Parts: sequence; C-alpha cells; structure tokens
Amino acid sequence: MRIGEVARRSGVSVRALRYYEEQGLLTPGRSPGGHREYAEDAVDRVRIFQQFYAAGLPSRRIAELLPCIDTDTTTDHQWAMLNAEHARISQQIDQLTTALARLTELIEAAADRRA
Amino acid sequence: MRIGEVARRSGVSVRALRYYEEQGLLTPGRSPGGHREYAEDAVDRVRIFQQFYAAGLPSRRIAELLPCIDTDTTTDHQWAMLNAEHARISQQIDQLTTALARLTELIEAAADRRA
DNA sequence: CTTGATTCTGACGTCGGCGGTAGGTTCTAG
DNA sequence: CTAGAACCTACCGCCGACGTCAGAATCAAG
Repeated sequence: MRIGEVARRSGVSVRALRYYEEQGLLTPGRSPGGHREYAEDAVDRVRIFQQFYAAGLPSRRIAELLPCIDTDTTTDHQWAMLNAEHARISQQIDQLTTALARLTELIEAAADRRA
Repeated sequence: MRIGEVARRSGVSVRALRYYEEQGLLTPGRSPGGHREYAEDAVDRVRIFQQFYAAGLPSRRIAELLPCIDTDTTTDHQWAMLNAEHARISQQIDQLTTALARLTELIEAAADRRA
C-alpha cells in the first residue's frame, strides 16, 4: 500500500505519515524507485497514534511505547512511563470534568436568562 | 497586591500574569510608578483561567467568556461558544477515556509478565 | 539616601505537530 | 511512449503559552 491510500484510509495527511516515520513510529519498506510501501496493519497503527496524540502523549513517548505493543517486552523505564502516563491522563480527565462542570454552570445560568 | 504575590498565591509565573493581561484576561490597576496593583479576587480568577487552559480553551475563548462570568449577560455568539466548548470537552473526555483504557490494557499485560 | 529586592517594557527563543512550497522523480493507464 | 497523477527530499512557516534575557525604573527598609 502506498502513502496516499494509507492517508485516505486512516484519515491523516500524507505529510503526517512522513512525520510519523521521521519520529520513528512507522518504518515502511521502499519500492525500487524509493516510494514508501506500507503493510496492511499500518492503518490501524496510525489510528492508535491518533488516539495517543489526542491523549496528549508526544511522539517520543509513543515511540517508547511501541516495543510494549509490538514485542511483548517491558523494561523498567517503560513500566514507569506507562504508569506515569496513566496517572497523567486520569488527572487530565479530572481536570476536564471540573472545567466541564464549570461550563455547565455558566450554560445553565445563561439558559435561565434566555428563557 | 503586587504581581509577585499574586504569582506565589496562584501558582503561576509572573510572566504568565503579564501574558494574561496582554490577552485581556486581567486588567490590574497601576501604582504611581507604573507597577501593577491586583485586587483580591485576582488569585481566584487566575485559578479559573488555569482550569480553562487545562481544558484546552485558548486565551481568546476565555476572554469571550469573561462577560458571562463578570456581568450576567450572554450574547448569541457567547451562547453558541459555550455549547460548542461543552461539546468539545465532552468529546475530549471520551477520547481520553479510550486512550486510558488502551494504556490500562498494556499495563495489565505487562504486569502479568512481571509477576 | 542608599541599597537590594521587585517590577517594568520590549523582544527573541522554544516546542510539537504538522502545513505548504519548490523542484525533481517514479509510477501507471492508454 | 507519453502524459499526468502520485510520490520523493529538503526546507521554511505557524500557533500558543509562556521562558528568558537585557537594561532601566521603582519600591520598602534602614
């Protein structure tokens, strides 16, 4: 599969795919002429990247996670990082929930005035 | 209250406070010599800003929200924005929850191997 | 009045995830 | 064989929330 199709099927830009490779997240093969050749599971991997990006993980962290996903190994460093990110995201959800509640208050107050 | 104390009590940097003013979020008075003079409620306001920043609202949005907080008025534009941000944050929480679940899977798998 | 801590105003630097452009090459359909 | 679509590398640009100087002015204490 070439880069354009991966982009369409995964919903990201061609530029983003090249960026992911630059960051060590994808390592597609190459055609004789130098064009990137992606395996089938590339699309799923990209979707996973998007999820992690949305959760605030930088490329470097995602790259560090890859061995845990691909091979079934986990170093001490990775173990610590997994737990740290878990805690960070949990906390982030709490903060968002608080902010959401505050927004809801504003919305309800405004709704009363509009009624 | 001067800027240093506001910074200490609210937990943000002096630079951040000046930045907030630049963005129209705070409008402290000035001493005869030009130093900023903050009212008591500035600390609370800054904490609110931090919450909204943590929720992904840019300064411009927060500035647009201020009239809803300070005075009890809401324009159509503000009403739409309030609801849009509410939806965005809800969606963001969903995404974080999904990512968190995926991380939890990785952690449990790793925990088994470590056991 | 002096000193040292605090504050002031610019203005440039940073980081991350791409967007966009330029100029050239490769692939594929007819 | 040729055209045009898709691809390549390399590089600069952008945004937002500050960090980080530099150099000058102000403030509170003794």
